[in-house]
Parts: sequence; C-alpha cells; structure tokens
Amino acid sequence: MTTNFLDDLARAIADAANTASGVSDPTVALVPPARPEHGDIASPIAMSLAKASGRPPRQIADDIAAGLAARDDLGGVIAQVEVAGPGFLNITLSPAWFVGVVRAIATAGAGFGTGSVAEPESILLEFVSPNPTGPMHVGHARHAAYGDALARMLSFVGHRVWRECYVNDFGRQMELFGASVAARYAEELGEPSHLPEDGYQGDYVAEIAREIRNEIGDRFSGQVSPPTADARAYFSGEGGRRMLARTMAELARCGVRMDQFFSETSLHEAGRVVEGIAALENAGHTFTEDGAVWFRTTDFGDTKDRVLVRSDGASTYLAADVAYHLDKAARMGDRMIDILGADHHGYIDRLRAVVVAGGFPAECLEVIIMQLVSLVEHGEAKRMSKRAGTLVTLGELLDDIGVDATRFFLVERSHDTAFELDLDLAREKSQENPVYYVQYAHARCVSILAKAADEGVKVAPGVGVPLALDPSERALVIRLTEWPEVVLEAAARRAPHRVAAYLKDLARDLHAFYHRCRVVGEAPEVQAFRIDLTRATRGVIAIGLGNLGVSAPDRM
RNA sequence: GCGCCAGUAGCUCAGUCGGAUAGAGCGUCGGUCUACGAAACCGAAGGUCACAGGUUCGAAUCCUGUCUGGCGCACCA
Repeated sequence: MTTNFLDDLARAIADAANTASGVSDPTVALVPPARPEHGDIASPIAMSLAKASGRPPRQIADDIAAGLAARDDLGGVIAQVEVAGPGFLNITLSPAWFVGVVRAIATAGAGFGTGSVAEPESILLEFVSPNPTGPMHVGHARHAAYGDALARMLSFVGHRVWRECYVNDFGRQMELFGASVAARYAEELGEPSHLPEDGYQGDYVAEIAREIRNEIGDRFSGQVSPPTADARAYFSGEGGRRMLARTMAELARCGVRMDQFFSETSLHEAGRVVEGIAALENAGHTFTEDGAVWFRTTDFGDTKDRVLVRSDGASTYLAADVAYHLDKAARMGDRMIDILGADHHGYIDRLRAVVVAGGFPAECLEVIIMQLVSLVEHGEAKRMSKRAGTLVTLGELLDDIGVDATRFFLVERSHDTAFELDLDLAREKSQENPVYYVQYAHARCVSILAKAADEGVKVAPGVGVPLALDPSERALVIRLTEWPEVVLEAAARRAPHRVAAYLKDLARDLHAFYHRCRVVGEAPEVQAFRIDLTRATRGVIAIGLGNLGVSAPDRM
C-alpha cells in the first residue's frame, strides 16, 4: 500500500509556489517542524525558490500562504498557515485530516507502507557466511541481525529477496579443524592425542568428538594417533557437517531464515572452480608468473593483481569466490548484495573485478561493510579467538539477554559504526533495553483496546470529528504517517537502524499520548478517533518490530 | 606510506544527497499512580558537532587540508 497523506497539500503548495515565484513545477519539501508551536508540518520551499525567482524568501512565503488561504477546497486539510523565521511555511492541519488519516492507517493494518518501492528488484543477499570450524560469535550475530532485518525490509517495500549463506567448508582451516576433532576423538578412545599446535581448542571440539564417538564407536581406533588421511577427511567432513547443523539451529533460534546454504566444497567437487578460472583465462584476464596463475584485477581498478592458482597447484580462496560470484551473478536477477566484515573491505575491488570480468555491470554487485563489534567485560576489552576457545558465542548471548534484545541491540547502530558491547551492561540493563520500551508501547495499545472491548464500546460510522486535538495526538498521527517513508528510506539506504530509531520515537509518542489522553469513555467522536489511533499505532509498532525480526507481545 | 570507516552531551549513539534554538537513551537532580499497565510520563542541568579554511540566504551535513582512533594492504581463509 502506497500512501502519501499530504499529496493534496503538496500539490496545492506547488501551485501557489508556481504563482508566487514563476518557477514551474517546484519540488515541495515537507518537513516536521522544529517545535510544536510551529504547527503540524512545515515547508522550506520559499527559501529554495528565492534564488531562481530573485525575490526574498519571506515575500514568496507570504504569497504562497495567501494563495493557499484563497483556496476554498482545502478545508479538510489545512486549518492554518503561517510564515515564520527566514521564510518557513508552518501549516496546521485540520481535525478532519487527522481523522481520515488515522482511519486509513488503522484499516490498512499490516499492509501499511508495503510495496511502495518504485522499481522492484530481484536481489540475492548473502550474509553471515561462517566457517563451520566453530560456533558463531557476536560478530556473526551482528551480521545475522542486520542481514535478516535488511532482507525483511527489502521484501516489505516490494523487492524480491533471496537469502543465501555461503559456507566456507573447504581448505586449510577445515583440515585443521578435522585434525582437532580427530585428536579429541582419540582422547575419547583413550588413545594418545595429537592435537595440532595451532589446532582448535574450544570445548565444542570435544563435544563434537564425543557425539561422533557415540555414533560410530571405535571405528577409527588405531587411525587417529596420529590421524590417517582417511581419518582426517572423515573428521573434517563430519565435524563440519555437525558445526553447520549447529549454526543452522542457532540462526533459526534467532528467527533468521536462509533460502539456501551454499557449500564452497560443492563448487570444487562440481568442477566449478576450475571452470571459473578457465573462463577468466579464455577472456584474457589472467597471466602466469613465478609458477602461479594470476587474475589481472588491476585492469578493473584493484591495487594489485591476485593469485588464483598457487605455484604448488592449489587454488586460492579467491578462485572459489570467482566461481561463486559468477554463479550468483547468473541467477541473481537484478542485483547481489554481499555483507562483509570490515576486515574484508580490501576484498571489494577483487570481487568487483570478478563480476565485471564475467561480463556483468559493476553496479550489480553491492558490498556492505559491517564494522566490528567488540566486547567489553569488567571494563576491559575481551579478545576473542576461535582457536583458543575464548569467544563469546551467539548462543551464550541469547541465553543472557534473549533473542529480542539481542536483535534489537545489534541493529540499533548504523552498520558502518564500530561499537563496543559491554557485556555487564547488556546483562544488567536488559530491563532498560530500548526494545522493552517499544514492546511495552505495543502491549499498552493492546491493553487499551482490550479495555474498550470489555466496556462493549461500539464505534458508530460517521460519528463526527473532534473539535480540537491534543498536541500529543497530533504528534502521534504525524509520526504514524511517516512510516512508509521511513521504511522505504531505510531499505534504500540499507539502514535498519533507522527503523529502530523510528520505533523508539513512535513508542515515546504513544506513551506521551497515553498519559495525556483517555481513550475509553470520552465523547463518542473523541473516543472513536482515539480507538482508531490506538489501533493504528499498535499496527505500526508491530509492523516495525516485524521488520527487525523482533516480537511484538500483547503482554509483558 | 596507501585505502576504507569513524570522531556530535559525563557514557552509548541518532541526525550526514544543506534548513528554524543540534536530538534520544543511560547517568545526575526534581516532580507525577483512587480511572485504559508507573517496564510509563513531565521538568531541569549538560554541546567549540575533532581542528582550520572554503562554498551560500543558510553547514553537524557539501569541498580542501590537518589531527586522533578502528580495520585492512598474502602464492591465509
């Protein structure tokens, strides 16, 4: 549902501005006023037309105001227009406008603001993409919370989104992980352990080994001290599968849905990596030097060329990414988005080179860089290492502060701001977490509506329009009308934190309204309006929280 | 040295394709429960928007330079 409740007003201002300035078809910006006494909505249009028309902004504004006052068809929209400051038009909207708007929003329900994007795209969104060598930590959690919220928002405004998780289940780290599991398995059997020096040491490695032992018994007895090639392959594969299953379960616990988990190993096994390298070679984008095959990424703006096949014959990680990105480009539709950690930002030029060398437009690959989350505990930075087993896992975070708080917290900040998560604070202050503030506003609306139902309130159609509105009502309604624009902008800018900020503002407006205005038991036209307003607010909070993957409880 | 991101209230951060007196939460101080939930509300204090120039009616926002911090700059993944 596309909604602009101020279209009539904007058109009227455009007409009057045209007359006043001589500029044809001027763009009308409508902005929230800086202060409540400036009315409900304001426009700086006179200032922006001053230069083109050669007249002082105040004069233009006066003429526009006069032009609006002369119209007799705007009674249902405008109550008053004033000129203030350097030339702002401050507009007070009529009660009839408020009643109509709130009715429309309450009626639209869960559809309010959906499908409003002008040019819907098919988007392949890749995010989280973990190595299945250990549990997800708070960094993955930020990617998951952000990526999932972004996917929800993009879908909400009308794009088609495919969510994909690339699984780095190939290469040296997987072998090391397999050797680590094999060593723990050997310990389970009471055989000498050969844990690699730089092997993985977390408790989860022993857990996986125990699981495997419970399933296969001593089948690999005598083959793991040290592990044979067969044993290494088995424990690497089986360990990776089990780690991935845990990852999937944790994402599901967070409410993060993926359409596909894409295995790097599958690319190698299907010969896609070799094909990808061959494609670049055939297109003349490679050369051989020092026994290695290089991709001439400098032709596409990279700072140096990159190796695809090492001199020892092994393909690099980039080679797999060539195959993967060419595969994604072929099925993405209009666009693919990669969400990468800040420590991978040097990778962007390489990936773009892959896409362009593959014959796709450079703009079809969008890379979002996620700044790091670091943890602080007891006032000092917590250094995390997967191999040393000192990480704080996503699971532990969820146990501590819950899914809703974790998700809201992690999308509250812009993705390009590094932030520190203070574990002590996150635990102790969970009651003051903004998510509770917003959820409480939702529960409060439900409670009011339940009260109205208990009292048997029936709203008669055409019950009339309140004579005057409370400032808190006006503010709340204006806020509600902003939702479609907020989510559209948040989706376009890939900025879920704007939705979070909006919800905090909306919740504050609701709480203020609640404390100033009674709903049930007022005069019929006032009661009807406020019930609609409560329904509309409840609906928008629920939609907004839904876009962030956070629940909207009826009771708390 | 080069590149990306950031620097806004005591703390954590919004606001950044130019708009009025720069906002919120937390913290501090002071008020508000005999009516729909006080997990709430109302008020106060708190600012050189890192610094210096520039662009114009107007700059936290755009441009140039400087400083500080984070992260990168592999035949690792």
